[in-house]
Order: sequence, then structure tokens, then C-alpha cells
Amino acid sequence: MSVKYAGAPMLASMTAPSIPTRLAAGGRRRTEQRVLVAEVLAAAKRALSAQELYERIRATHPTIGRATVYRALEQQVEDGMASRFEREGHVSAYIACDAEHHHHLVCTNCQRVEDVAEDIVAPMLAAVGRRHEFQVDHAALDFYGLCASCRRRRR
Amino acid sequence: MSVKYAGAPMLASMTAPSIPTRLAAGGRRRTEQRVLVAEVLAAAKRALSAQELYERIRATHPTIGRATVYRALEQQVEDGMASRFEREGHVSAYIACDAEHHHHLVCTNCQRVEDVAEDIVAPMLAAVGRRHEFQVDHAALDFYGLCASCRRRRR
DNA sequence: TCCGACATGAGATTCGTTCTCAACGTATGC
DNA sequence: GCATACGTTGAGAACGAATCTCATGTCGGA
Repeated sequence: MSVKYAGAPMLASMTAPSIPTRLAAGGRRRTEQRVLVAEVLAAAKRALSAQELYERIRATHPTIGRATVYRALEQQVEDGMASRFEREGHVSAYIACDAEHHHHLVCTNCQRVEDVAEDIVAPMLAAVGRRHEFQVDHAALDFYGLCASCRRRRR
Repeated sequence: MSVKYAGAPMLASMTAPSIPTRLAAGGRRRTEQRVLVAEVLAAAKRALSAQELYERIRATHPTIGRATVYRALEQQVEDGMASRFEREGHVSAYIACDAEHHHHLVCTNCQRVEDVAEDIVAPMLAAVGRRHEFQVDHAALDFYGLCASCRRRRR
């Protein structure tokens, strides 16, 4: 997952716009396919690869193109509606995300994703800036492991 | 970059073994090619993709195989001699690393890599474990941006 | 020195992702 | 409501990093 830090800070108090509204930002068109991709990803509540998402959508919309799904995901990442991170085997996985939470705990068993509390991360970012002479533009902070329920099930 | 946290802690006070010694760990053979890959990567002092490393080595050793380079890097990551992380465009990049430093500041301009001080990261990892009911197995903590010299050159 | 297991190299193959392009649909102005 | 402009779509081809295959080579313990 990759999060920009160089831009202006978000206003956490704003109410989140609906999916169709957010999809139409910046001269983009609100097409049936792009709404679909966003909704299915948001409903999954876990990380999905583009291929997995493509197959899920095809179950109900058999004519959608693979490239359409890739393009929609690409745009959502650009617009901050989704995050991308790398799974084993050089595959990108995507998760729908809101404006305030950008770092995740990814369960390597069930692929469910939890947000990391921002106030845990912020002091570390500040410390990095203080200690190293390095202008952090974006950071990938992903934690992989077992979520509570998968860990219980394993024992 | 991906670092395991579930295993036994490293002893930071041990003197680092030489490249050929570390290459022979765990029933692995010390071949000319694997020494070469490790040395060229260590000498680069920056992140290199497998392809870039392959081309560098071919300049002096034209008969080396692409698969050999990939396999050598794979093993080095397994043995903790190198770290892998993802560059734009679904390419893996590799950096030689020692036992104590595992998180990096990657300059997106010159690809040089700096180690993040462990004592900046450790409190955050502890906080994650405390706050979330999640067993962190490994974490990818990479910071991308401009290093000091590239930033000066840009202005 | 002998021998088995590991490693190599060249090329084919795999597979996630991106590109191409004609046809289509959406938003906007009139 | 209609026309126009242009972003979007779908199907398949193309791309390319990474992996696999297999005959041959080589390391290192016995």
C-alpha cells in the first residue's frame, strides 16, 4: 500500500461522498462498469487481486472486459478510493479505502484487512523525517500476519 | 521490503560473516555465480532489479544465465542477505542488506537506499501489537522519496 | 577419487498486465 | 430533444518479468 504524504492534509471531518460521486471526480465519467468495480471491491471488505475481482464481476456481468477492471482499479488508486499492494507472486491486490485510513494489517490466511490506527503511524513518520535527511513522498506500511479469528481457528 | 518478526531475535553484536561464508549456509554450494551476484549487488549500494543486475554481470561474465541470477537473488532473500521490494510496474528490486537493518528509505530518483534506524520502527511495531488483536508475522515498511543530494540537485 | 545432489544456462513457457482500436455511451452545449 | 466531443469499453493481441525444463556441469562429503 502506498500513501502520499507530500500533498495537503485531508480534512477528517468532511462527510465521505458516495461511490458514484467520487467516481465522477476530475472529468471522469460515471459508467455502469466503473460503479460496479467500486461497489464489488467495497463490498468484499478484503484484499482482492484484479483477476479475482474480474471473476466476481463476471458472475453477474459476463460481458465486462478484463482491461476495464484493470483500468477502473488504476483510476481508483489514483483518486484515493482504493489502495494497491503487492501479494506474493508479483500480483497486485486492491482494497477499497476511505480518506483517513491508509495503512493496513493484511491477514495472510483469509485476506481480510484491518486499518492501522493513524496515531500509531504518525509519530514514526515524524521521527523518520527528524532523523534522516530524506523527503518522504509516500510510504508503504503493510503488516502481514494472522487476524484474531484466524489465529483462534489455527490453535 | 518484507521482514519477519515471528522468529528469534538477531544478535546485533555478532560480527558479520563474509559474503562467501554467508552464501554457504544451510547446505548451499558456494559457486562462482552466486558469489558474483552477491558481490555485484552489495557493491551497487542501491536497489537493482533482477534484470539490471543480470545486465551488469553480463558485462563481465557474458555466459551467465538469467535464471541463475533470479535463483541467486531468491536464495539471498531467503537467507536474509538481501531484501526484495516492489518497484513501479510490477518489478522486484533487490538490495543487499545486513542482519540488523531491514527497513529502507528508497530514493525514487537515484534508487539509492538508506537504512531506517530500527529504534524508530520498533516502538510502532509494539504499538500495533498492543492496539490491534493481530499477530504480525512480517511487515513491509518502505519509504519512498528524495534523498538529500537529489533534493538539493532539484532546487 | 568417486558419486550423488545441487547448480547452471539456454530457451521455452507462463501469466499478470497493458496496449490497440473500432464501437459505444456519457456529459455538455445549443 | 438533438448533436457533438471525447472519455470508456471489450476482445484479443502484445508485452515482459519471472519461472520452468532438462541436459550438462560442478561442488564437496565420503
